[in-house]
Amino acid sequence: MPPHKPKSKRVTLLDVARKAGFSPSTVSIVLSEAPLSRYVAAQTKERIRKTAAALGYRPDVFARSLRSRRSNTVGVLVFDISDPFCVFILQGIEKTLHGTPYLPILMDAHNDQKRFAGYLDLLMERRVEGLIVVANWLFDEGELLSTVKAEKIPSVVVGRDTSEKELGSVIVDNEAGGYEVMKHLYELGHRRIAVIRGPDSLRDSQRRWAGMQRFAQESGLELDPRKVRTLPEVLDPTSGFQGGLQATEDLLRTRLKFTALAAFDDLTALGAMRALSAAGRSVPQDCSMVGFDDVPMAGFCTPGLTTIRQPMEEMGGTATKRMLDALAASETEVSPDLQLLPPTLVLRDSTAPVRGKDA
Amino acid sequence: MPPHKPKSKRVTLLDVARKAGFSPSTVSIVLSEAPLSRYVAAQTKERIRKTAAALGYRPDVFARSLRSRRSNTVGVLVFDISDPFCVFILQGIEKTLHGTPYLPILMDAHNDQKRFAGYLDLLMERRVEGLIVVANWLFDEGELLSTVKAEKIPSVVVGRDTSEKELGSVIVDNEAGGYEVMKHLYELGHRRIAVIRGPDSLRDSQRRWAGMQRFAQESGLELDPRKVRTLPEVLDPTSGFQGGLQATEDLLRTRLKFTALAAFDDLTALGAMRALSAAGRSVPQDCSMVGFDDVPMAGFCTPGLTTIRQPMEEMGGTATKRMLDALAASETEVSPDLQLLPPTLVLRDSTAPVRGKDA
DNA sequence: TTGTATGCGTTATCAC
DNA sequence: GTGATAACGCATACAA
Repeated sequence: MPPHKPKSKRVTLLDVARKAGFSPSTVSIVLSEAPLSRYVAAQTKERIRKTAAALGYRPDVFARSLRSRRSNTVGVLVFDISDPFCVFILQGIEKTLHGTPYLPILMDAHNDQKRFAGYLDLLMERRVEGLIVVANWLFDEGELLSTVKAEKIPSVVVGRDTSEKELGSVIVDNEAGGYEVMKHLYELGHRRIAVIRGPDSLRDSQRRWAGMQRFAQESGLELDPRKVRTLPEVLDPTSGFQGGLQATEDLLRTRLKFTALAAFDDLTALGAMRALSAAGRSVPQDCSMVGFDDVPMAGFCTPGLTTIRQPMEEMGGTATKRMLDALAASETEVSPDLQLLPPTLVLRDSTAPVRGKDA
Repeated sequence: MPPHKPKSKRVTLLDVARKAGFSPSTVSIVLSEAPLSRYVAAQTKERIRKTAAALGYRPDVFARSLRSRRSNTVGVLVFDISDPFCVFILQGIEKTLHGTPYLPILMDAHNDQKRFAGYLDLLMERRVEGLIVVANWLFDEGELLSTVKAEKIPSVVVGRDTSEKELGSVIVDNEAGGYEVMKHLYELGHRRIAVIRGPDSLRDSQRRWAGMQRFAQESGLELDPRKVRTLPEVLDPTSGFQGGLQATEDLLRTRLKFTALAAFDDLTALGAMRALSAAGRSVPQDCSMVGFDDVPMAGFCTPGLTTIRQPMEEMGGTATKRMLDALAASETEVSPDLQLLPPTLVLRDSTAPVRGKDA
């Protein structure tokens, strides 16, 4: 009969030490693989590890954190987890963190400033060692990110250009994406192209538009200002769809001819497609459509939406790596650079060569 | 000039005690609102709270947890966060937990059993006091949920019927949903209805089908077995779409006539719509379509998808409440009942009355 | 290369 | 009503 195991009492370092016949410190050094463990005899290590395993020893994270002053956690603060855009970023973060000693603590601000501030506070209380903020375009961050900066831990923002706030950030190269949109439509023969821009205040929106204009200039394409619409400033998560729908209805009412439509993002494009459909215009036969983001929906609607893909998982991973690097170097912050990742054109069925009579 | 604040040193309970002129115990009792605080003079409380605030005291969660043996956290283990179905469940959980002393620790298993097991372990190591598992239909849980049960903490599963494993669970009433689907189509005049069932092994699939059959029996509707397809058993997250697409192509090849199609879920319906579109059949004019779940995509595709809504946020909230109740009662587990929440029919544009000649 | 002693900040058990 | 004191489990400086 095996030695009677004390009923449900936790196995501590001391138990292991006694059983293995070494002192608690040696056991601690070995099991936590501290630098000093380099000097411990291989036999000793072996023995300690064996008995620890045999006893089913599990270190107490709280005692460990209390003593070592390290939480082994990082905060992940997302503006709105229901934004499909965020999910892959989160996966990139998770995958990059997996295998490191850091556990992500994820909080969802639900597009609410107060909640964001509250959770940031909570994360600091939990002593996270680093912070990743996952932004989306609807969220009016106000001064919140300054608060983030004020906390003296390595922080990085993904999904929004925060270089002006002296915070490191990782985003897609919106300018290049805008350029690609126009290039693609141009190469399909489109010359009368309508555009639905994002809200004016949005950096992303400005950059994408800049890219479109750059291509237009380089190629001699003319973008008729009367065929350019701008989404209103809003905070409602589904506003992109509604905005795209209304902007397109508006465009249709002008009776100006356009054979293609470049939407601010995928949701806007889906709204636009709804409006076109209601007007009896089919995509891509009567009008080609290009989105931006490549959210899952883009692949599942019919016709499949041609779009500019943001490398979301990679963005999450890159941001995480930057934070981990800062952590490894014991720095107090991530370098406040803006990092641009290249977008990719994803071809689906919503774009087609312009038809003969319009060419 | 205010007293010099010791450079960046943490304010501890002791500091507050000294400053306020009371003992650490009293301060602790007051600030953590322990039962004993009932007996502390109101004045004393006031004074202690004031000085704590003035000093900017924040309790050390690790010391607190170490001593009190409580982590104030609950684990949330999700099979696959990229499943749009999960997100609202998570929001329900988050909202219900907000305001309680419990912090959710969210882990995403990425549809991977090993990762699930690893994260479960990790959560236990972090001493979560309760556990919420968010399941989805693709995940082959194997014996994992038995492992969950083995941990002696209140656990509840949302999104999968686990009553047979003696684990509490919360799901939608699939049978009622299936019934509603058929009822809706029947009331629109449809009599030739094709069905794409979910994978056979899936409980959800069986229940939805049972509901459909019940309505058929009650109403005298005949469901032609030749127009019933079953999705293959798969683990790929996008398989629903592909499955729906192929099943529909298959149905079309038979040349059997159907004026409506009931899909296993929304993604299946979207795949089916793609296939119908490719065959030149339009929805809902040539064929009505009903999905199941009401994921965001259902509202954004064109035509908008009529579907059965799972009250996902409520499911998450209900599961959380059950866990909190068990926690409050210091129970070691959630009652192993299956709880069914009612689905709702959401009318959009993918269903229409059957056309004259088919009526 | 290993052991000893101490304290991290808090709460619980008493005693007053 | 309030205070003294002893843990909680671990990691580290220092001694050996």
